[in-house]
Amino acid sequence: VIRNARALTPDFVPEELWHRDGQIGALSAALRPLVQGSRGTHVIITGPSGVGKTTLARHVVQELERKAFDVTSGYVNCISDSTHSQALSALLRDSGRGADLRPEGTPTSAFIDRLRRLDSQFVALVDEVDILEDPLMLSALYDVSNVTLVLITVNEDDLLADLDSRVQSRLMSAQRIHLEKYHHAELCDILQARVDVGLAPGTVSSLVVERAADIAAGDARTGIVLLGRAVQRAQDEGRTSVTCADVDESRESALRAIHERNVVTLSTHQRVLYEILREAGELSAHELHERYEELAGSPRSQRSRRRYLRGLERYKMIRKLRSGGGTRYEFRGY
DNA sequence: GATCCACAGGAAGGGTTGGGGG
DNA sequence: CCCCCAACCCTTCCTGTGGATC
Repeated sequence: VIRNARALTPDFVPEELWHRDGQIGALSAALRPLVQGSRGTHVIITGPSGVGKTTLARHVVQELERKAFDVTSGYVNCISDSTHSQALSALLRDSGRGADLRPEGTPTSAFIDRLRRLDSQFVALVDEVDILEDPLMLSALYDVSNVTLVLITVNEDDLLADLDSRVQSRLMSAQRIHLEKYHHAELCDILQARVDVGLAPGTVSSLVVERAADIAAGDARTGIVLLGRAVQRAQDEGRTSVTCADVDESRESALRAIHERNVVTLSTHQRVLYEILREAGELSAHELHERYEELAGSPRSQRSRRRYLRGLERYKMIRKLRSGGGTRYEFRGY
């Protein structure tokens, strides 16, 4: 039944991107100078989740590396590598140029030096860039003359908010590429393409694809995960074709998996706070702290908890409400 | 309006970790 | 082998804010 399981995962970068011709063109144009060995135009890619921001960036950069000799690229997702040095280290590691530098303890200047000494142009793909704890990293990368930045974020305002004014003003000249949610028919094309690559013919009918697209509502990641789960379900029950019921039944677990895909990166205490809020939905700061103290073995100080909560907020897992009547924390549902 | 309270978040400092140099 | 360094984590201390109360 399954020919290429990767095709039904959100990380898969397909050979061909559907319905993003304009954006592919815009990004390619911004990076075109790299072919001639000069720096490209910095780019900020925005759009809601599941519209293919990361896939677009990786796809275009892969094509570019195929065409040009002296282009290296690195990818980092700031959700898993959110500090200055973690992110730089991850970028270099991904590009294959930094395996010998460990992420902790190495001065950030060493990573930057390494980039500066590259004898090629470097494309830095920085995903979920608004999560970055220290926007100094962007300043540092800016100052390296052979680095072209491709920043990916849901909302440009979140990104610009806590950047220092110098970087902010430089980002003003960056090229903006915005991706909208897919229309139903577009999403069907995308899901169908994944199915064609990933599964044996006849496993998934077009009706099933449409059902998944319906539920996903313009979000390709949801659609892909949903189909993946539905296939799994059918397979577990010994069937070789997937039904609409499989899709419907997989809905909850798929949505939850997507919402919680970042939970593994949480520290123990952060997870305690996260779980408390997931159970309760919404709590006042006082109640939250009280429950935390009951539940946590060797509870951390209030100051540390606030830091954890700030992290959860950045991950968009919770929301903090400060309108009158004290602070309340709210779980961001799915 | 003064004061109190709860809470946010910045700054400073100590402890830990792990590689590199003397 | 020991010490230093850099990042990181946690704590303490502190200032600021906004609502509640007198």
